[in-house]
Amino acid sequence: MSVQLEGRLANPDRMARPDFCPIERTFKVVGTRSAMLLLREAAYGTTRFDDFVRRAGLTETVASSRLRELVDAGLLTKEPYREPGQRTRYEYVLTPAGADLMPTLVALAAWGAEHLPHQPSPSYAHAGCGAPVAARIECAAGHAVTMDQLVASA
Amino acid sequence: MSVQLEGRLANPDRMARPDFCPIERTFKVVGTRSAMLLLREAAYGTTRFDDFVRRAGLTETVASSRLRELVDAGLLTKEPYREPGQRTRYEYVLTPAGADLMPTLVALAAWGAEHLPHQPSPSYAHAGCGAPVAARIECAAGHAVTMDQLVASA
DNA sequence: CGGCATCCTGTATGATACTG
DNA sequence: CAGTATCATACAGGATGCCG
Repeated sequence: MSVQLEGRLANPDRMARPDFCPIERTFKVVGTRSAMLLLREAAYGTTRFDDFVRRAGLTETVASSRLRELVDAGLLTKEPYREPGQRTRYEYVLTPAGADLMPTLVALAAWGAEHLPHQPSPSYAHAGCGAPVAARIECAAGHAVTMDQLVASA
Repeated sequence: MSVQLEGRLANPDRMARPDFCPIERTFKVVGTRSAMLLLREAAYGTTRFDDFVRRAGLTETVASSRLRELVDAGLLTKEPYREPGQRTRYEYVLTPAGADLMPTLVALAAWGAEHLPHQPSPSYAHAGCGAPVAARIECAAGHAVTMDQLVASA
């Protein structure tokens, strides 16, 4: 059984155009290991530079430039805040656009958990029922979509 | 409204360990632009080397080494086939493991289509009803899972 | 057609040291 | 704490040419 979309594209070759494919455009913004790890940390609630560096296991240099890029791209905001009696600090917080990337992160995590088993490994579950989660393709009408039901159009 | 998992992790710092995070492990395998583009083409039904090169817009060198890596990682198979009277050729076909990565590709594509608009851009829809598709997080019990219902455990 | 060999550039990342 | 500056390494990717 091969999983294909053969014949469903009017002109597959047009997909080759560099900035035409949304996958490629997305990869331009978050296609680095460091960006993904920083977004993972932001989703976990990390907001401070030092915590990003330590928890994502990045150097300050990498974390600094990548965080700036993510802020510029609108995935994170850098906001000043001041607790009473403390100096001003900055916190990095996910924007709605950044939060929209979470299905992607979950999809990556679910694939790795299933196909690249490793001990120990964190797993992700539904708080309501405890069942493990995965990403699925669904249409706006709520139907589950399998690969052979997926069509692309320009 | 911030989308966070704050406090849901027993020890966020443990996530920093290099090969502990499934996102990072997955990225080791498919964390390059070329790998994603080749998998996209495989999903579109591309099977021959030359078509991969042209449609993904890669050089032969890159396509060659990346295809080999994807075969070694079990995402593609390289199989000989021979049409009557023709010489033996090879075709690259998605394995079930490779097909399992499709939700990830759709998630990346959906994010780019929404947040990095570009004309023209292909869109993806459900063949059955024509509605656009997106990746959704779902638990094994079939419940839709929102970010704040997502828990991680080691 | 389906590659491999070679050379080259850009960038992602790391290591270390320093600053306000 | 939150970075910047500098140096060094590894790898992705492009360009060109050759081969069975």
